[in-house]
Amino acid sequence: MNNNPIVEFYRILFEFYGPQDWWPGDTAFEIIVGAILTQNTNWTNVEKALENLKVQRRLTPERMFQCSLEELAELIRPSGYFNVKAKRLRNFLTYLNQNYQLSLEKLAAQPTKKLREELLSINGIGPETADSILLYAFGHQVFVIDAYTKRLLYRHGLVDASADYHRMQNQMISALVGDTQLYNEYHALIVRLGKDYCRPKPDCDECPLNRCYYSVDQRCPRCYRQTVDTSVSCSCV
DNA sequence: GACCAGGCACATC
DNA sequence: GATGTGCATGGT
Repeated sequence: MNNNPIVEFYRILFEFYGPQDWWPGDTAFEIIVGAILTQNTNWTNVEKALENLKVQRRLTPERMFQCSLEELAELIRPSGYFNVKAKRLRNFLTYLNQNYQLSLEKLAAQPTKKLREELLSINGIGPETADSILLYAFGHQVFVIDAYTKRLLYRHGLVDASADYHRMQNQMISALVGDTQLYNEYHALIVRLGKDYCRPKPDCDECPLNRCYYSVDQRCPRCYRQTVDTSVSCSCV
């Protein structure tokens, strides 16, 4: 038995959900495109955009690079922020073309630190998107911090509200002795937990982490509304 | 009709 | 450095 809650959460989540087989996507390029399209967006909307790209046979670096910005934006419209995201995809492809002749294999072969810095230098790719690409598209060992991970750590009192991305990332890494597969699975399990229990759900009292997922930030454990006055309970319970 | 979803860049103070 | 804002669709 390990007393570190970060290790314990993993054990509980894996036992509860089992392997998640992440990232959803058949190729490294599909994973990269998905990572950009899912920025602040529900995954079901991303799936619609990916399907459009597949149907039009634009889901390879070469074919997408030939696509006009207008056509690309139209294809990814269901994922929201389509004008912004079309430019971000184009920015990535321009970088890939100029530096690696559109070869993802050449890009993936760079050392992790260098590759991360290069991805972050591309306008539209921030820490979470870069780390998702590193881990899930290229198999580099980095831990992805997303909104669910922030909530998990915060609500369990493991970080304070001011903690930034890299502090949380270091916290996860230092607690975990493991390989790329562990990092892959853990982040996927956190997202699964978040999707199941972060939003209003009348039957949310079966959270595998024993409802303590909700305990720190004064949100109602049943309806998820924030109770502004903490001396008064939410009206739904 | 309001709120939310697997961010990020940029402006402003 | 911290905070606010624009970007936009589709599900609940």
